This record gives sequence, structure tokens and C-alpha cells, in this order.
Amino acid sequence: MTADRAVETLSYPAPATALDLVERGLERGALVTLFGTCTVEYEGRAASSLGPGDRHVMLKPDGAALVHTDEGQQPVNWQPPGCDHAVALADDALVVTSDRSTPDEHLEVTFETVTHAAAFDGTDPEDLALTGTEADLKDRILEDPALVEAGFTPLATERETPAGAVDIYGEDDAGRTVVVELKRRRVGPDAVGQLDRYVGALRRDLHADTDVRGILVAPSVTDRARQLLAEKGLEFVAVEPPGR
Amino acid sequence: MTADRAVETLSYPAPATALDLVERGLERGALVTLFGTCTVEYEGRAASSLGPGDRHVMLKPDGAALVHTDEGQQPVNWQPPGCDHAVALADDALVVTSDRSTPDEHLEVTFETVTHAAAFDGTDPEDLALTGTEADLKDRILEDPALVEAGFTPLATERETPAGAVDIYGEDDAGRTVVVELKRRRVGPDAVGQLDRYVGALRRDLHADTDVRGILVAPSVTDRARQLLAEKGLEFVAVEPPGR
DNA sequence: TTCTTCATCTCGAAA
DNA sequence: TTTCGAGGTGAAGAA
Repeated sequence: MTADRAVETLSYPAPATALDLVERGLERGALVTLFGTCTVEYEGRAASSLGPGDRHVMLKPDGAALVHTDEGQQPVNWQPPGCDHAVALADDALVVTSDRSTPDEHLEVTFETVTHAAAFDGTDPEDLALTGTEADLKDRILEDPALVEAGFTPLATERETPAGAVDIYGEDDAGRTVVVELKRRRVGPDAVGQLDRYVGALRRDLHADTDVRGILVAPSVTDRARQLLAEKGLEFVAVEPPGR
Repeated sequence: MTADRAVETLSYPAPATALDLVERGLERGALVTLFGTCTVEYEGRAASSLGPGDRHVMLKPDGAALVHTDEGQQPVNWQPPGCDHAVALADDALVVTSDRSTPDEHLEVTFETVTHAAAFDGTDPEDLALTGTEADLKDRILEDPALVEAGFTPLATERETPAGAVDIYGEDDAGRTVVVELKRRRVGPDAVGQLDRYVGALRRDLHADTDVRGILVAPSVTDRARQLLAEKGLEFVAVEPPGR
């Protein structure tokens, strides 16, 4: 990048002109965007084809590629970070490709018209500070175990079992083993199945005379999940994640 | 939009000038992008804060908002479709907000410097044609049920049970009920739990003398999932999804 | 690398 | 509207 120009743009460029901007942008580690009429082909874990339309393409210096239409939060096509971007001319069309291996994946965007091209140079030193996650809910429970039930004593977090790591492992006031599974939001049947796997694994792992209780801690449960909890002999306690 | 200008751009605009472009762009249903130094605050299902840095902001006419850094496939902050975008000036800073209710969510991007602003007008009449999905795998099995096992007869798809809909419901050559759960990729313990829920629900639903087999059909399984299958008395058959 | 689980998951379909 | 499961899920942390 040049020190005095953090952005370089072109409107209605000739394909060769756009090619030059994109090539130089990728070369210097800029974030490159294109808007125009294009088709998109993808082949890799699956395969897709997208006919002509106006879309926004973003090529990131870390190798990520995103193709956005004017609708939806998710890109219509993409490539994850670590891909190699390339740009070329084919029959007067600008062709952008992004490839990777393991797994082999190929994305190809062919612009019949480039409406706009840009290369942005910038830095972002900041990390996102996020609250209200499952980790925050765990901290809240550990600070005040009575939120689960009076007399509950946490003994370990992320305790390993043959079925995976338990969110909070502890015991109740009668000395019975307690497995707590945490969810930051309303839960369905999948979370019950997860808790049941941990409880089952611990029942097999510990001595046969050990009683194991399973408690699902979340803001709320669906009807089907509640029924499943009853069938499996598991419990539910309503707790909101902190941080609003 | 004007018929002869499908894109409108500004480089290093004064805040008031950028405000004007963004307001008009949102008004006419254009896709609006901004690049510059900004801070981002979010509050809703969770809450987050992001200090100053250079980011790319995209406002879609359907109400989606995306904030991208130069790294990662996922936006660092976002708002789903259906939100109301607004833009304003505050102390000579350009402030972009995006709000929705149910749930109440608020996103606020404050630009200390706007490097670039653009409004794109376009249309996208095409739908993505995707192959290699679970639906394609289902079609493949229905065309050739012997891929599951010789003598397997599909009787229904999406058959409802108290635990949810079964991918393929059928019977084997001995007349036993068979529940097939399909996955387009290598499966872990979660898929086994899902199949087990369906099998359990059907065992309760059908007469007690009915034997119910559960078969997981996927390209491959993890070790832990295979062990879980054995514990639950469930089966696995390796089948690749078609397409490619 | 693979495995496992979380996610402001998103998205679509069905009830 | 809520519920449920798929997704080219992505991303993080651990083995």
C-alpha cells in the first residue's frame, strides 16, 4: 500500500484495468471487493452453480472469499480462510478463483461486467469483547452453585468421560454425583441427548453403586425436550446467562 | 436508482456527504457498503464491544447488516435480515445503526473516519443450484435401497414419530422395521443420539413385539460414534452422497 | 491433523 | 410464531 492512499477504487473499469487493481491489491495484502454481473461455480465438499446476477465479492488477505447477493445474512458462495485467490482474463471477462486443498475446493466467479472494484488497506488491532456466552453462564454457576440447587458442590469443569467433556461435574448435598450440562439459550432434544450420553458414560465408568444425576441448566426447554428429560430421568433448572 | 448509474461511490467523504449517500442508498433499496475506522457495539441475544479499527460494513436492502474485519469467513458483528438500518451524525462521526425487535437487538457502528462509501443497485434473479446435500443422498438411497442392505424396502420418508421425523422409514427382508438416519458427511456422537431417539420413540409407539432396527447411513463415523452405536445396538452403513 | 462442541449460529420447512 | 434439524455450517480448543 502507499502511505497516503488507504483505498483504491474503480467504477466501470475495463476488465484489464480491474484485473490490475485486484492483482496489486491481493499482492499487498489488501481487502479487495468487486461488484458486478457474474456467474459463480463451486466444487468441493458439494457442488453448486449460480447463473448471471449482480453480486458483491470480497477477497480477504487471509484467503477467505465471500460472494453476497442483496439478500440474506449468509454469503451465497464462499471459500474459507487459507485459500489462494487468483484473477485472470478469459474472453474479455474477469475471472476470480479461490482454491484450497484438504479438502480440494474450487470457487470461480466470472464477471461479465465489473461495476466497481476496490482495494482497502487497513489494520484492526482489536479483539471482540463478547458477553452472554455459555462460558459466562458457567462462571455464574461456579460463583453461585446454589443456582443449580441448594447444596450443590462443583468439583470440576470440562471433566473428561468416555462420551466427552462434562460442563460441570460435582455432587449434591447427599454426596451423589451430579453432571451439569449448560446451554445459553432455550434447548431442544439434542441437548438432552448430550446430557444423557455423559450420564450414561459416568454410570458405566464409576462404580455400579454410584448414583449419577444429570441436570440441564438453561433459560428454558421445549416440550419435547422436557418429555425426553422425564423419560431419561434427567432434571432441568432454569437459569439465564449473565451479561444481558 | 438512476438507470444510467448502478453504483455511486465516495472516497474520503466528509461525514455529512457519506450520510447523504447512505441515506439515499438505503431509501432506494441499494446495497450500501462503508469502509473506515470505526467502533462497534452490539446488544441483544448477547452483548459485545469492539474498539477502534478498520472494517468493512455492508447494509443489505433486506435489513441484514454485516461488519467484516480483514480476517475470517464470519463477520465480527452482524444483524439478521429484517432489521431497520439508520444513519446519523454525532459529533462529526458517522453512526450507522441496525435494530430489530423479537428479540430486541441493536447494532451500532461509529465511524471516526470513513475511507470509502458506496451504494450498489442491482438485481439477482437466479437461485443457487446445489448438489451433494442430504436430500441428494436420500434420493440415491430411494433409487437403490440395496445401498443400505439387500432386501431393504423404504416405506416412507419424513415419517413422524414422537421424537421427530425419520429420514427413511422402511423394513428389512425379514419384515423388521428399519429407521434410517442420513448424513452427508462423517458423523459424530450427535447423529447417533438422534437416531437413538427415533428408534426409542418407534419402539414405544409400535407394538411391543415389533423389532426396530436403526441404521446410520453416512460416508464414515468417528470412533466414539461407532462405540456409541455398538452400545445402543445400532448399525452403520457407509454411503457417499452423490453429486460432485 | 482429527475430534468435539459452541454459536448473537443461519436457514428453511412444518405445525 | 415456535420447533426442529440441515449446513459446503464456521470457529475454538484439545488430543
